[in-house]
Amino acid sequence: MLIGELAERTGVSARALRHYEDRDLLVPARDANGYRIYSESDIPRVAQIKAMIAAGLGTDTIRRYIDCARTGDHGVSLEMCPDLRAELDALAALLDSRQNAIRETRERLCALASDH
Amino acid sequence: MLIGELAERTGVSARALRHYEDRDLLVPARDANGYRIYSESDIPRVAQIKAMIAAGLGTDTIRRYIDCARTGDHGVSLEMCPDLRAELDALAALLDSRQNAIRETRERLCALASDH
DNA sequence: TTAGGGGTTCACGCCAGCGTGAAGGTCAAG
DNA sequence: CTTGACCTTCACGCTGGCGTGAACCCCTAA
Repeated sequence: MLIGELAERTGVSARALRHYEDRDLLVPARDANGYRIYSESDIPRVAQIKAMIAAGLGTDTIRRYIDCARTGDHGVSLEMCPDLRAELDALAALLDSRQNAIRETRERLCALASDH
Repeated sequence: MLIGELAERTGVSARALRHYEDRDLLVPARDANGYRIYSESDIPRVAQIKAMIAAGLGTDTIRRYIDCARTGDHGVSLEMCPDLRAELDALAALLDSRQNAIRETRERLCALASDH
């Protein structure tokens, strides 16, 4: 399928899909006229990427994840994964601390409201 | 105290402190020569701002928080606070969803590792 | 007087994930 | 042949929180 159709079926803009290609997240084949050709199996891939973007992961991290996953499919080595795992842990920890900070701020707000 | 001393004592760069002033988060008095003059009480203020920045809050939101807090001190109205509270809730919810997405990704990573 | 270590105001750079034209090729339908 | 809906490649804009000079003033000590 062409980029427009994939965009429509995934809810991700065509611009974003081209961006993913720039970042080597999803590199489609090309037709004779230069058009990008995607397959059905690219739909779940896009969903994956979309979810990871929403999770706050950078494209670079996602690309490493994809590489790791492909390597995994072929049953080869998983040597890059530990770094990745650590990165996800670090990110999760960061989100934790942010949530705590926000909670504290919110509590201070409540304190102000009930104080006087 | 001057900006350099406050920077050193708070661990926030002088550049950042000037940025806070641009954003009306912390507006110091000025000496005859134009130097910014901060007071001791600005130290905890900076700590506050620093924490809220780390929490992922935007300077605009922080400024509204500060205005609200001042208003609270003087016992006047708290009419701007509901919006703020809602904003903090929304942000916290966003962090929640991101954490879930990261957790899922991490689980998929584990699945890959144990799959084969 | 000179150096040095404060301070000041611009104003551009950076990262990230796209949005948004601009300018033009492709292709099927009327 | 023309319209119009697709597609292509630049390439600048935007948001945010600063970093990093540049060019210049202020004050003190040697």
